[in-house]
Amino acid sequence: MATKYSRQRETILNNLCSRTDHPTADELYMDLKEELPNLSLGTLYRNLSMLTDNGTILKFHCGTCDRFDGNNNLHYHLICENCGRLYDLDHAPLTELDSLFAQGFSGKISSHLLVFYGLCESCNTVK
Amino acid sequence: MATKYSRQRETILNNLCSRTDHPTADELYMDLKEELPNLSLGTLYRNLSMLTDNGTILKFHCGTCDRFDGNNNLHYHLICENCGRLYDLDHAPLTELDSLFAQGFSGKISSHLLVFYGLCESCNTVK
DNA sequence: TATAATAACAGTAACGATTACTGATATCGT
DNA sequence: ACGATATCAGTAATCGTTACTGTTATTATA
Repeated sequence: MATKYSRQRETILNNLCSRTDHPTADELYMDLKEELPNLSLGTLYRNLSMLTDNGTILKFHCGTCDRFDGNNNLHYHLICENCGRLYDLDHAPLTELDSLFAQGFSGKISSHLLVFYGLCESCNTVK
Repeated sequence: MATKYSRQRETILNNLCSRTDHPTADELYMDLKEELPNLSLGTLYRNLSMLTDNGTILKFHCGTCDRFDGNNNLHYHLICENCGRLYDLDHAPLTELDSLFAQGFSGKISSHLLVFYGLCESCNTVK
C-alpha cells in the first residue's frame, strides 16, 4: 500500500496550508474548484482523511461539521459562539496538562484537545 | 412555552443520571426500550436536546456521534483510543485556563472543553 | 371536576455530512 | 514501454440527527 503521488492531494494540501482560516470540507471544495475544476467531493474527503490519519493536518469537530487545519503544530483554538468560525489562539502549548492529569490515573494519557468557546474579536466588538 | 411534565423526559433523565458511562443516543435508546417500550427515537433526541440546552446534562462530540453525560459538574474526560469509550477523569476544574488565555486576546472567552486521549485503565493493562 | 389550550408524543420522512462503490486513469518500479 | 495498483471522478448508500404530522397527555382556569 505504497502511497503514490497525486496532483489532487498536493493541491488540496497546498491550498489548506496557505490559508489561515479553518475551512470545512465544503469550503475547501468551493475554493479548489478553480485549480481542480473536476475535483470530486469524494476525492477531497478521502485525501483529507489520509492527511489527517498520517498527522499532516488536523481535524476538528466543530458544531455540525468538521473543520481542517493545515498547521499541525500544537496550538489552541477558539470557536466563536456567534459566527461559528474557528480561530487560532496565540499561546504556548500546555504540555504539562497531560502529566498533571496522569497523576493518580492508571491508564495512559498521550495527548489532549483544548478548545475555548466565546466570541471572536469582531463579534465581540459588534455586540 | 411553559415546559410540561412528561414521563418520557423524566425516565430519560433518570436513566442517564444512573449510569456512569457516557452513552450515545442510540445506546440510551436500547436501554430505555425496557422502561418505555414505544419510545420514539425522535422523542429521545428532542428531550436530550432540551436537557442539554437548559444545562441539565452535557453533550460531547465524540468521533462520529454525540455522547451524553448526566453529571453536569465541570469535569474532564478521557477518550480511549483503543475501545472508543469516554471516561471521567478525577481532577479539579481548571477555571484559570479561561483567564489565562484571555490575556492578550481581544475577544471574549467564556468556557473551554478539555478532552484527553490515550488508553483507559483496562485497555492499558491488556496491551 | 369538566374544558380548553397546547406541550409532548409516536411514527416517519427528510436532511446533510461523510463513506463506500464503480469502472476509468495516472503513477511508478521493472 | 509494460504491468500492477493507487488514485481518480462520479454517484449511490449510510447514518446520526432534525423536521413534520396527526394524536395524546398535561395543566391552568372556569
